[in-house]
Amino acid sequence: MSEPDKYLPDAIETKWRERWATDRTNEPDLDHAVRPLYNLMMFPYPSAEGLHVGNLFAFTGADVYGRFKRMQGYQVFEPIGFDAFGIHSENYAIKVGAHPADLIPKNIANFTRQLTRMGGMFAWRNVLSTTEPSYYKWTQWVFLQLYKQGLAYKKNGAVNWCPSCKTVLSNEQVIGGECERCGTVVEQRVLEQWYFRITDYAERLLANLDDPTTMDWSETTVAAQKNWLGRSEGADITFRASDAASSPITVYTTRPDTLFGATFLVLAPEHPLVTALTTNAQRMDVEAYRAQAAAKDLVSRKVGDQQKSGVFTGSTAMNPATGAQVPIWIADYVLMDYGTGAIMAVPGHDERDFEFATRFALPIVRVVAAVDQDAGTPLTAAYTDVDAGGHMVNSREFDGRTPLDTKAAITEWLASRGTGKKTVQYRLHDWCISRQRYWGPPIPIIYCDVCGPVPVPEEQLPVELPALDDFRPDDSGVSPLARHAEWYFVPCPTCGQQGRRETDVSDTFLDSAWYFLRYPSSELTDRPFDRDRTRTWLPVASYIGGNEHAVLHLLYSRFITMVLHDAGMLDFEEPFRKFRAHGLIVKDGAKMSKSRGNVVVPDQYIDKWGADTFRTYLMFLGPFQEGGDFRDSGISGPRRFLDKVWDLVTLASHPDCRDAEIRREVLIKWHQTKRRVAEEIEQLRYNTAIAALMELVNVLREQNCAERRLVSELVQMTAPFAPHFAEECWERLGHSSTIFDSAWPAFDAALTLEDTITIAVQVNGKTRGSVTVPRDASEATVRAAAEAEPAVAKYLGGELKKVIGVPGRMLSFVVGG
RNA sequence: GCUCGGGUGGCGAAAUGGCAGACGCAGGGGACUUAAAAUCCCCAGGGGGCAACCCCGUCCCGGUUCGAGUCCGGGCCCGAGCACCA
Repeated sequence: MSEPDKYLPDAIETKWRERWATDRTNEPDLDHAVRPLYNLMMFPYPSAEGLHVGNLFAFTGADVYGRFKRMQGYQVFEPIGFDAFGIHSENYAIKVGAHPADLIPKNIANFTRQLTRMGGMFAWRNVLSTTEPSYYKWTQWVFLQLYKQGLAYKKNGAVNWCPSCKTVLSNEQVIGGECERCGTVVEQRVLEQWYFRITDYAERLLANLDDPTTMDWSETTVAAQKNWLGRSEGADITFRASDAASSPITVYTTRPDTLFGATFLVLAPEHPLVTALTTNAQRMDVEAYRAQAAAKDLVSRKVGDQQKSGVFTGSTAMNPATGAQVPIWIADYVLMDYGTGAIMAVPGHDERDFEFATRFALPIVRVVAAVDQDAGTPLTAAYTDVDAGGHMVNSREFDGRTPLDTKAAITEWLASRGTGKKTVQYRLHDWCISRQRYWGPPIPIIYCDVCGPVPVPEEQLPVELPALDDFRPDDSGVSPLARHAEWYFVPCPTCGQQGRRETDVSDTFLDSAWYFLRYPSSELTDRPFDRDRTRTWLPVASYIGGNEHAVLHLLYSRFITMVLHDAGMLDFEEPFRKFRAHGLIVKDGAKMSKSRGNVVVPDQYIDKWGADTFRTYLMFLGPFQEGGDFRDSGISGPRRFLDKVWDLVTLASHPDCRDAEIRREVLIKWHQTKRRVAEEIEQLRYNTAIAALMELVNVLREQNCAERRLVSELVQMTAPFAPHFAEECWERLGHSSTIFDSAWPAFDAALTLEDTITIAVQVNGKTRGSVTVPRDASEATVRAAAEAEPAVAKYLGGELKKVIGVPGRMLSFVVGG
């Protein structure tokens, strides 16, 4: 007698990996899809360390969904690629003394091996890397489209400079005043940089977030984007300077209602009017203060818990409401890059202005009083409530009205006199895209002394990144590419005279802001994306990724898509119809980090348990959208589950196994499970879907049931989680084509209902017993059964006041006495 | 400070306002084994009782309800994001 076949993950996984590759199982026909479904996950940066467990968790979750949808009859396109340009790759290369052009291919090879091994349903034919000239040619093309529309421009201004990475950073890449990549405190520098006019799109970027027909996104991500866009409504108000020669000063405020309480103005130190407003007596102080503010790094400038500082300019301006002359100050708590760079200070009703006024002994006037206060109630702190039922005071004809009311009224009154208007402000800034680094796509612009900046003609793309041995950045604020003379000097495309190339490269986030458009057309060399393919596959049906990109990648991608839509190149303006943010994996209750030494490297677990067990464990350890705690001890559970399924398959595929009558309770559990698992996978509730499968397996084992039809469907339901395993079982059950072309098991709704139900019985809110009755029993029957139950009856002594029944669930008696 | 999440056994976690703790891990007991591993069976929130049973229990305080882990108000703690944004 031969040993029964044991479940050997290694052999099975190798077998199916090879077969999928040979049969091109995972690659849909991109030109002829009847029910296309674009299943996207955020492409990884191919680090030297390899895929970590967080990547694998995210990719597996996305892959489970893709495989499930495929079994529901969709042609699923599940591409993968590598986001290999950028500071991260370059910094690492510098650290280990290598060249990124040598390192990246090795890292990509390693990632490819790992991604294949995890069993992702990847369409490898369409793999892409942002570092390939065939890809970044089109990244440069995207830049040119923005340039053509006037949405790419060069501007001299204060920028975030990372002294360690020696490059500028976008606002989105500065986290709490530190460089997103290396954690170094960012400095302020004044440099000429390329920007994209994303602020022109702020309103649409915000409005679409609330449009459920184009965007079904995780609420946390929507909230983060709204927060970042930072819309606020207020008014621009103009103050005339006392010196008639000076230009008027326009301030932005969200509290025009408090205009009567504006006792001074504050300008940002960089404000262009400062020089003109400064009197000779104050000039030295003002210049000293401006120099000091310019030297401050952004952290100490922006962190607000320190003492306020500032200097008087010597000038005054007229408050348009009171007619009073108010002093004009400069202070670095007012930021040049928000609003108009100038504020009207209302110390009575703004905490920062209160602090400033107190420090410099400036007048504080109350203009809003709370319900139990009047105009004379002293202010010991700024009173900032707007909708707490307060009323205006010291505001002439507006006295007695509510602040909200007054806001609109004063704005109108100012508008009628031409000294103010209603405005909307966004916190979003234009996207600074130039980087003084080597490892990225060169910005395709040529400077000519005759013609000025000239875009590189599209037919001359790509502007290839030259091989450069010394690619290290320096402090000059100029990219290393400037050191390569042969590359740097180039004829002007317009006049043919010698010109110079733009030496900055573009931000990595531009590479990833359009990659989803490229995937379906990745083999086409003559266009970035094919019109028909794009119509078929986009917008993306399901996108899964980390919330750390809520305001970076996801916002930029939306912006670029809108721009291309407006240029008539895309039919849609939102790229991702559905987005779900996955949770984070922690290890033994603590965040994974290199310094803590608790980073989980997946390879060793896959070696030990197999990819299928590892995938199933990752999906079981917690709710996918919340993440969970990775504990080595937990992996054996999912493995035991697969072993049990394997045993059932072995029994069911035995030639002596005959279709048998299935016991009714098993039948019901079977159909209930089919309903539950499909519902839960659709909602990415993988942990409970797996739990439902485990329950079914436990019932089958208790009931000694290895009926072939039923076991086949059980295997189908495990397939998204354990794809190689399921293929092997499926073959052993006698099927010849891939399980992923089989139809997801349907359930019979009538068979999901139990014949008898157990109803809880409560007396005065406490559960005192339960009765088991036929499913369709009337309330009277249930009540009679309940009253006959001794455990219930003994509490029913008093006067019966009420009986509440919830059909199929419970019956509640309310008795008095 | 503001905006999101979250707080349930020893642990990871389940629970359309309706019997809290499904499923799994670790644990205890037993079977098989010369033995161990693997596997199988049983127990398992806390407390009390010989037992049938009883009491307590989802961060805290209050409310709504016949009934609250779930809804409402207030607070505490943890995590994430934003932060002198006028």
